[in-house]
Amino acid sequence: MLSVEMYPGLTLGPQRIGDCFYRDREAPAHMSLFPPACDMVTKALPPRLLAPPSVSEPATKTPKDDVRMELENSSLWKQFSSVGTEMIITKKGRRMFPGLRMKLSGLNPSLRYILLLDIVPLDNSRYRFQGGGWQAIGGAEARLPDRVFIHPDSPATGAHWQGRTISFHYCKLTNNTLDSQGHIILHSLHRYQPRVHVIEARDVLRWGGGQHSFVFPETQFLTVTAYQNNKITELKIRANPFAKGFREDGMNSKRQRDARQKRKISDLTEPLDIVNCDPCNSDELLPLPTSSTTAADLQALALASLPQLTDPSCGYRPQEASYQDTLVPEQPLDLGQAFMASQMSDIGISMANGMQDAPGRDVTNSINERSDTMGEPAYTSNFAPAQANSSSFPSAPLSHSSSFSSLPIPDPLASSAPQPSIPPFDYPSILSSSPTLHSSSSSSSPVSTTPSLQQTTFTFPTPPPSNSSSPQPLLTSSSPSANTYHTIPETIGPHTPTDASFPAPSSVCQSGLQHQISTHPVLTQTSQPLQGEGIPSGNNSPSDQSPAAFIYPNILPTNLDPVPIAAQPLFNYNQPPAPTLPCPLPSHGGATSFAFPSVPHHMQNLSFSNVSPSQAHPGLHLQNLSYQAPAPCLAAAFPPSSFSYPPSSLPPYQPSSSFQQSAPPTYPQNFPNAHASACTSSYPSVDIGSMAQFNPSAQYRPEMVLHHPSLLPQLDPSLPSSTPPPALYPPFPSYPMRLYQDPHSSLSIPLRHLYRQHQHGHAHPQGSYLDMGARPVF
DNA sequence: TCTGCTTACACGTTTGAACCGC
DNA sequence: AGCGGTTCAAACGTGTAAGCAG
Repeated sequence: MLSVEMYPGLTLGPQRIGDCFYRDREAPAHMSLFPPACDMVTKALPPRLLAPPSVSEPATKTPKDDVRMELENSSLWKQFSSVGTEMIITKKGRRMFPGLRMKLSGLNPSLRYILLLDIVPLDNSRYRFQGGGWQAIGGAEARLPDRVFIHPDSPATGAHWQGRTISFHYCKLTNNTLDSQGHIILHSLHRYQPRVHVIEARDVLRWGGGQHSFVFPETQFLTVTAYQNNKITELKIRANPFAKGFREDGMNSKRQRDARQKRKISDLTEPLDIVNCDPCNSDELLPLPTSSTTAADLQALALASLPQLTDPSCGYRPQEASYQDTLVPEQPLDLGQAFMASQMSDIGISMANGMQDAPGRDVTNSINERSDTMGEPAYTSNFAPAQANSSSFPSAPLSHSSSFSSLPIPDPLASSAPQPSIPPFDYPSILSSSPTLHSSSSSSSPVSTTPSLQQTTFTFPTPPPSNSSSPQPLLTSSSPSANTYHTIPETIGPHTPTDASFPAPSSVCQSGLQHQISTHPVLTQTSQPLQGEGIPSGNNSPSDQSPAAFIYPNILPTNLDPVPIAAQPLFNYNQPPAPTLPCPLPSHGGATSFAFPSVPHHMQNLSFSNVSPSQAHPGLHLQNLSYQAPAPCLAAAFPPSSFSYPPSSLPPYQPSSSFQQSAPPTYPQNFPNAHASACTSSYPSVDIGSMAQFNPSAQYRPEMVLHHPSLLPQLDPSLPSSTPPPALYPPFPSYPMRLYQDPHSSLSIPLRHLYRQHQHGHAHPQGSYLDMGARPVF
């Protein structure tokens, strides 16, 4: 899994205490996750690894508290998700469609940020399209090296990100496990969830600071090598400009293809008969909704007018709650208008961007936008109604008023409660509606609580909080803004059990955590469940959610592991780092790769073997300090299945939904491990050179790295663990990363000293990848 | 035989170099 | 020589279908 813990490896000097470690597959996860001596270690840690913010800093401080991200083409995504989004993956790499287009707000215009995209599995199941729906047919394949796509514009100022639509259209997906192009490697017939991470780059030389992760449940998709659901095919052809040729009026439409086929046969049988070849005379060019037309043709023709997508071929079952149902109130007309409005909005944005975007990369945004928007209008008429029953996503009632307390929070402590075989997906009200959420990450600004948001967050390895005892207020208000998604900012505990049944951390750790939580204004609510209090029977109660369990298309995954999610308060420059909460971790570990746009070839495919055993949660290995950095694991933050539908009523559908960083509300599943940040873990350091994946001569094999506790060697082992590195920069939760300015690249990362790309890296004008799974050479 | 993957194919879109005129 | 607009072809993106492998 992608874990930002990898970043520590990029840092220089002793600061990189968070060396990645791979937990032994066989080793009990709880052992490493909840070291008994966490408190002692924490105390032993230097107050802060980084210097406090300089006086001049204030002007540039980032309002982390209000970082928001909106999925611009949410409507389109929802269209697809209502049927069961499928993404083609090919050996050479295939772009995603719909593309991820979002708008960011709440960033400090003067600060630089890096945007990352990664895609993590939603569960441990493999799927098959049967009977018009997707069904889990077995366990997922071994996790592949995680790769991250870094937006080509990174790093860019907050003003840059906020001034345009951000698109990850150039990100490609592949099923080639040996891919050397840096594409994101995925398994076919598996379910995935894209995540977008906003990382503050304090300056050109530093990569660190606040991190915000955003997850849009509607962007979940199933990977396929060939489309299984005709509905998806139709939608893609309708909406993707590159597939115009397959539209009814295109030369590559089914009708035309059939005609060509017919001609082909005719030519063979009657070589001299050219009459049929004349398009002008051919009936082929005319719409023939006759009996001769195939069902697909009819379907395509009717798409625009179809009230809904419900069809036996759809991956969802009518009787089951549909995702759309919850999202879209039954207001057919209104919805249609809303959808249209959203499309218009998209178009407007595209136009605006086109006008203001400079040629080059910016153009891509416009292109993407255009691509995404094109065709969308065609669904306007049918979108609204369709949602009602045809959504492939299980509908989960979303509660408008859901608050932290209402969030589904598995009570780890009260494990006595039977865990549903299938972890409920939290489909926060987010889905439902609202586009914008206020980030709760801010300690200062109260955030309206949004109903549960998926707690997916990832965190860079963070230096141990110095004095932190003061957790920052994560959420100020419990007022639910049904329309906004909050993501938990930088909070992921490296050690989060993948299973809800996972043993709770040591009492010491818990107490510490609880204390922190209790002290936290916002956390107080959520902490209750953790303390053994049953989750409010409201909408969020597990039992309530179970019925709404998300079944991709219509199937309940049999082997979904509930993943705890840890939330961590955002780092406040003025305050000590907030305590780290445990984060949910995918059961399967994986190497992580980052794509760096514009990074020199030799640097583009950097790999950090970040693979961890099935249960291993990526974490930081503090060799010298024996300290587990808080929230280091990016990967851990996103549990395989973390969506749950709040049972309550759905908020009105909004074309664009946005997740907002939220903090605390999402602890739920991870609470038990929340203190992980403070826990000590002593994993033996591993010689990278001895690791297969880092051996240039050895071919990467995921299994080869699974048993290595640490992938990154200490840069300066000689330094006393107890000695904090000189504070050169203001403190922030992430490990600093030195970036070299590359005249040719907007994002230059001096990884040469750490890794040398042995692969035949290729420049990716649209973005580059840092392959965490590749084998670095020193 | 079935399922899933790879590949070639045709079509449309995008992009940038070449060309032209001012 | 420089600039701006247009043209054109290669590269790329897309879904389909045939063929292949397990």
